[in-house]
Amino acid sequence: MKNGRDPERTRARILDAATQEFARYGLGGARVDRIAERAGANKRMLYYYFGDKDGLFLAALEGRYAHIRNAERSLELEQADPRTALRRLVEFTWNYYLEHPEFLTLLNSENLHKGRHVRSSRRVRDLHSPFVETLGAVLRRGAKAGMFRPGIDPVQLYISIAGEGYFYLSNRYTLSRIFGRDLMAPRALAARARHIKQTILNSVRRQG
Amino acid sequence: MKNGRDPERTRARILDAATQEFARYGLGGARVDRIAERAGANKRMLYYYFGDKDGLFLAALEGRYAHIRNAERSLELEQADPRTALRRLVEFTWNYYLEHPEFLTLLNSENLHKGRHVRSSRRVRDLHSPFVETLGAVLRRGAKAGMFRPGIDPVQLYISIAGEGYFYLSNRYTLSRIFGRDLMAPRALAARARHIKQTILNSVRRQG
Amino acid sequence: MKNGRDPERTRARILDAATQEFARYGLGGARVDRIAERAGANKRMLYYYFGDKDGLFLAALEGRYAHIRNAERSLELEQADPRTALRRLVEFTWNYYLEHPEFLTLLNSENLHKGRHVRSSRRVRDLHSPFVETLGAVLRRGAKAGMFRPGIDPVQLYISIAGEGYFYLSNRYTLSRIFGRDLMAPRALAARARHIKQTILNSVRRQG
Amino acid sequence: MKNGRDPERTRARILDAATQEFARYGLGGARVDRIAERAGANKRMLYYYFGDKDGLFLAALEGRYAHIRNAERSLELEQADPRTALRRLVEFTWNYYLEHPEFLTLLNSENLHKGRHVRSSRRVRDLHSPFVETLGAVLRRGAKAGMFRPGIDPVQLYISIAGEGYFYLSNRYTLSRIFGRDLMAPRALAARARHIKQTILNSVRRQG
DNA sequence: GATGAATGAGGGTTCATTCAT
DNA sequence: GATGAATGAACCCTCATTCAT
Repeated sequence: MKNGRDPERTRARILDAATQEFARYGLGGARVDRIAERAGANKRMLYYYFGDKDGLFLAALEGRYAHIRNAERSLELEQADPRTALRRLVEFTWNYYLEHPEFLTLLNSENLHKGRHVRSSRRVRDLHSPFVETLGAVLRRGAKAGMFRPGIDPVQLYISIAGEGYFYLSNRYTLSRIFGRDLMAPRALAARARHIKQTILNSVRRQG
Repeated sequence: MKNGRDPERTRARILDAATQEFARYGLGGARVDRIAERAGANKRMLYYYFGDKDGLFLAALEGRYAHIRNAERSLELEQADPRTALRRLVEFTWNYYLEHPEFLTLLNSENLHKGRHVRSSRRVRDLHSPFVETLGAVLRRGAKAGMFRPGIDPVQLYISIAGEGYFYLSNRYTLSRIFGRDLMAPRALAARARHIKQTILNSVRRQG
Repeated sequence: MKNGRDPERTRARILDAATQEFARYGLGGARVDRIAERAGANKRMLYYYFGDKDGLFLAALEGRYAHIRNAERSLELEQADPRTALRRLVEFTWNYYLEHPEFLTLLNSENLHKGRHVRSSRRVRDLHSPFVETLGAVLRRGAKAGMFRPGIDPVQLYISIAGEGYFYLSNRYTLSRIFGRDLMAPRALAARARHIKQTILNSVRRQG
Repeated sequence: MKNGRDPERTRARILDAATQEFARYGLGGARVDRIAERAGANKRMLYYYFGDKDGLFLAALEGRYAHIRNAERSLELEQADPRTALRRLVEFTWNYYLEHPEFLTLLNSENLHKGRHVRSSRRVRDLHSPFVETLGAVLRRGAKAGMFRPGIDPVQLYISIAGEGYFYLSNRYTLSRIFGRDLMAPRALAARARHIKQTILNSVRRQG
């Protein structure tokens, strides 16, 4: 009994293989043949399930978005003390990027293509509004408690939290080269984590 | 008399066209034919001057690195008051990324390819050591004057300065979509500039 | 219904076309487009079945080796009287080269490339050991019967049998020119056949 | 003072480089750029002196023909005892091919192209008629002296002398592979030389 | 006699996709 | 649901040759 005859799993295997391939080579550099081979599926099946290469890319992207947002939900930021909640989010974001580098390259690819896949995806948009809500609530609670400056825009803050880690990790090859350091050495990674936490927490603090 | 017989300009036209093409489509998506056409040169000339597509890509990358580092030098950070110097660098970096989006996509491409072009380029490395030196000197002066925390790593700080703008601009398509805002609206851009300046200057301040 | 849907025949048509093309123009001069066209196949199919141009060349070469060795087997040298067996082999070899000039140019090409395709082909090697065995047995039988000199090396002898015809036919254009004779005229061919037979049979004879 | 300004030497360097290149890669595989580079000459000069690639190939071929025929003349076959003369020619031919493998590949290339360069070369033809004359005279003297069979065709004999060595050396790569022996080992070469001498001398002997 | 720059046609190969079964 | 065979456009690159100086 070969691979066939379990549609759900076939679809999943294809999607996994595609995610890896797109992450590694980008949308343009990804090869449909390699995806099919890695998935142990017939090439025709990619088209059967996902329409075409772009459809497959969008599915991979949606999958990864869903995954990170889902993981974020389990942080339970709503219940925690605002400062703790924020620190937890910062740590989570850094660790997630570190452990899921494929997410970064997927996003880079999508932006190289001016977001043309994500543009028409309702699923992607729907995934995010609750998240902004949650972070906004944390900031309001913190402000009310006198810990945080009032009026902080959750979107600006989130882009900082993400950007501080994203740029470091996504551009690690060029940065390691131009600064003559191995940015992926364990010690360097720990230093970056500390630096980010400090920077972010400092930035929301009430001014002295 | 067609285009020919001015090697310097032919080379430059090709390099310009290549930079645009690589910036727009990435290394894999760039088309050698399009570059030649846009440069008004014979396709063969690309190979004559740059060896192959990768050689051309590296040349484009080196060109853009040289350009930004050169512009940075004209900031004359050495002379200025530390706080002013830092603010100037933050503003410059943001504005440079904003006005030269091709630099961002070029770097993304290079990192997608694990930095394999930059790795063997002495030119790229040599361009950067003086810059780190300069920023380090600013930080030391600021610390001595009691304005900045002592012991700040110039590399960590620079990655933050860059990352805060880079991520916002490089990922503007996906971020605009997931947050349901046009991140490129003038007002949004101005807000981001303010946010970055505040975050960075806050992060170096002596603790109150 | 076009050509498709008979993989065996498609493959065979490509191999035939390739053999002709390689024979006529050599490995370097052969054109993949022409092969595809002559085979009535899509160019992509050459790569589907044979990997690349070199793979196709090796397949053509192996095919021709198999063909001649196969034809040789039907001479049934084992049963015949040694002198008859040898004469039969000499005649066969000459006639085969005459009727299959593509075999000669194929071999020349392979040797121009220092045997790099054949080197890694088990199939080619396996085809030949039985043949040397057979010829060796004929020589031993002839020696025992007092017809042939003892101790003749079958490899040396075979290279002579082949070389006497090969050089004449393979170099017929230059030889015709420098000797001012049409070496392919029927009378000339017959004379060469006689000459070779005499030379070879003489060379194995017991010394008087 | 670069290479220039000595037309004779420039021409000679180009011709040498071309001979090596054609010998190594064949006519089709030879690269005009490589020839120019190896000759330390500007590419344009090849065209200035030899017209085009084919003209250069013909010049190389003529050069090698002149070389071997010239060397042959120094054997002074006319004066020697017929048997000695023949043995000397056989040895010379084998050694020449062994020491000048480029001659073999040049001839193979020309024959792959159906002798189209040599066809229109008077020089090539003129070089050879004296040689056939000389060999014919040796055979007549030998026949008159009762050593050789009468009526031997000098062209047939010469093709045998050449072919016995040519095939062995020109096809050494394929033959080594199919017979599982290194045909270029010193011992193997010596054995072949003996075998050829014996075969040829036997073939002209008066029948016992 | 000599040079570096330029040309256009075509080289082998690979691509995403679809057909027939 | 699944398969191997087939397609045509286009990919990067290289060729022998010629132009302007």
